[in-house]
Amino acid sequence: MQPRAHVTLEDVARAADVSLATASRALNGMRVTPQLRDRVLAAAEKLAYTPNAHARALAGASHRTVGVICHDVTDPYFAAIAGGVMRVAGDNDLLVMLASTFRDPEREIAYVSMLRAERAPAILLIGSGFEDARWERALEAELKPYLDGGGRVAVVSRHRSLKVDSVLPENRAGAAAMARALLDLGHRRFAVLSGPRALTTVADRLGGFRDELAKAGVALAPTDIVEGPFTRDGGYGAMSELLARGSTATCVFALTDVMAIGACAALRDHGLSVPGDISVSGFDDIPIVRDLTPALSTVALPLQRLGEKAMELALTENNGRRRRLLRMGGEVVLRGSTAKVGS
Amino acid sequence: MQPRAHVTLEDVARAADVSLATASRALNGMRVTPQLRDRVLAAAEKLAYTPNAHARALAGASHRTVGVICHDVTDPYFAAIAGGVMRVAGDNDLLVMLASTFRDPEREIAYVSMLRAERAPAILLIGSGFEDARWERALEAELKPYLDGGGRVAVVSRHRSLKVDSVLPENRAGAAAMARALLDLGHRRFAVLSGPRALTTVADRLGGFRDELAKAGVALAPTDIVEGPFTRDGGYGAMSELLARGSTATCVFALTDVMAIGACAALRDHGLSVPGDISVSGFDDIPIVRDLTPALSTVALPLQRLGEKAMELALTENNGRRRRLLRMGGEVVLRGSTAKVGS
DNA sequence: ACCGGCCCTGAATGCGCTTTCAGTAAGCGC
DNA sequence: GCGCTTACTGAAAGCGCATTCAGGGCCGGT
Repeated sequence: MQPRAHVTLEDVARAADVSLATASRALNGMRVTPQLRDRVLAAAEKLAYTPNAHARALAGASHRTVGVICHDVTDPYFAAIAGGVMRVAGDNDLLVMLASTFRDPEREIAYVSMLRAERAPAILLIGSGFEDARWERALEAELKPYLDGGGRVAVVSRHRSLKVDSVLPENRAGAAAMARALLDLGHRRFAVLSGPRALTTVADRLGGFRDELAKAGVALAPTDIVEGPFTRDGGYGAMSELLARGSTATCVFALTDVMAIGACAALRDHGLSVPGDISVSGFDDIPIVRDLTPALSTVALPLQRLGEKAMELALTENNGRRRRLLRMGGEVVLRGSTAKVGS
Repeated sequence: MQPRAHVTLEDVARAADVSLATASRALNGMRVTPQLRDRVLAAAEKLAYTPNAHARALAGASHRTVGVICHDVTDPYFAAIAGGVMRVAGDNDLLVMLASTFRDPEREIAYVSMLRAERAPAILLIGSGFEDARWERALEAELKPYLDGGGRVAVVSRHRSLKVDSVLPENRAGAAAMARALLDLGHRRFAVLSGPRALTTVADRLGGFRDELAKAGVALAPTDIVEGPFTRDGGYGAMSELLARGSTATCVFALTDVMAIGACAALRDHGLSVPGDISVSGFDDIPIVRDLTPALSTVALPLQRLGEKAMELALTENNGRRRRLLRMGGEVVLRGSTAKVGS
């Protein structure tokens, strides 16, 4: 038998010798005489029928695929959060569409637009916003009509002007706590490995760290801050740059664990020991840092739970009022990569 | 102005005072008088119009979202491959839908089914198949009609009976090469940390390793093989089990780097040093293993390229003939986690 | 000035499905 | 046995868009 390009409901109905309407009802579990239902189901089975999701969505049936947009799926930070999202989605019998923007704002807008077009019931934005008015307006222009059309949106991390449900990691206070912990270890000369300034996460973490240092009378000079991409290689490069500048810091704070990992590699390659010659700490507590040698000191975020909460927010009604889940995580975890100064 | 739930093309056409057809053509860049086009574009902009992807797909326009199904996005192995897929997809102006089955065969089928329903132009299966006849039949039953309907499918890793384009990592020969390398280091007593037997990848890697050992007259007893999940904790558990059994192996081969990482952690927790007390090697060469201490010896796979190739296969015509990209990677990379025996 | 031909526009059709609406047969009370 | 309710089934409308088919300007050619 030459297979047809697409088996349609009409084919099934014809094979079962019933009407389109009956076939549809039988397949969707509505009230139909058992005998007819069996005929329809058998026909569908035999023809390997798969309903056309587009036609179905167009005809009004809501569909069950939510969209998740993150910056980079290869980054363990996002992977862990996405894992949490998927767990909850799975429990709710939802399919998850994971998109990766690779930190290209344009692409982020494009993905939102396409998810809108797909009429996804919910869109999750994982990862901080950009502090860029033009981008914010564009994103808002996409999201507004989506929300008005009944779409649900939730974000993890701070987006300045988005009036949507948010899960907010304790970036500022966490960084401040880390500053205190590091000060307590006796450090007075610090350096920071930063990510792109335009990210709200960078602003929050850097601000929290610097302000806390300032409270203790320790200044952070502009030259003590090196900016690089939020990647392992970005951390490696930033650390190398710092070394090249002849930094005298006894402790380096990387704004993410991934950067910290790169920094440790750079230090190792330069023959410096961690924490013997220099202490290193990160932020996020991605799973792998426990298995490094030395294990990385960091500010812990409950990554999986961040994702779970975001999905839950998107799944429950908010009555048009923005909800915020604050103070998620932010505990300092001191491991082997930081030591008392001079010890 | 009270926003409508959905702005449709008809709204735009009305606002621009043109026909539906003209509005459609203007939006899709077909020949339309500049003046009319501008009117349409302006109206669309003002109304924040987004075409309904379902209606568009239904009306025949092919859409540009390919599906990628992997076992676990939080696993760096899959993340790296997915990264490659996305790179090529991005170059071709395609959107990528990443799904994670969490190694649930049922869910894998469900995702394929839903991608079929979405009429995705291509489906990529990343991750080895299960050696389970029932599952294979079910998957084939989903894929066959999809392929007949013009869908494109490509897989990374071996699927016993799937007649689709494949990218095949050099699992068997790679494992054999690792066996030789380890033998060359003087090891004679081995243990293997294995994953679920039902995975073809496990069969290939385990088989390649064991056979090569056998060639050298070294036997691998059933008790030298411990099975666990393909996760960090799975590796930790398997290694602990091995230790509890009082293994005398001088070298442990984990079937994946992720398991090897867990194994190293277990060893560390038991006060054993790597490679001093015992050598450890993995498989995959995921990016992080370079940054471990000691760096992990492993069999390198060009993960990103695996993904790129799979996407390329799915994007190019195969004239109905199955193509296979063989011998991808498989180079042994000896780093610090393996040492000469007795040294 | 007239006609053929070209290009652009608009009306209409259909993609595959869900759902309303009307219709028919069966079941019940009287 | 007749009329009415109940329970399914089938015909048909329409979801939003791309596209075909005709029709109507406008051009150049003669």
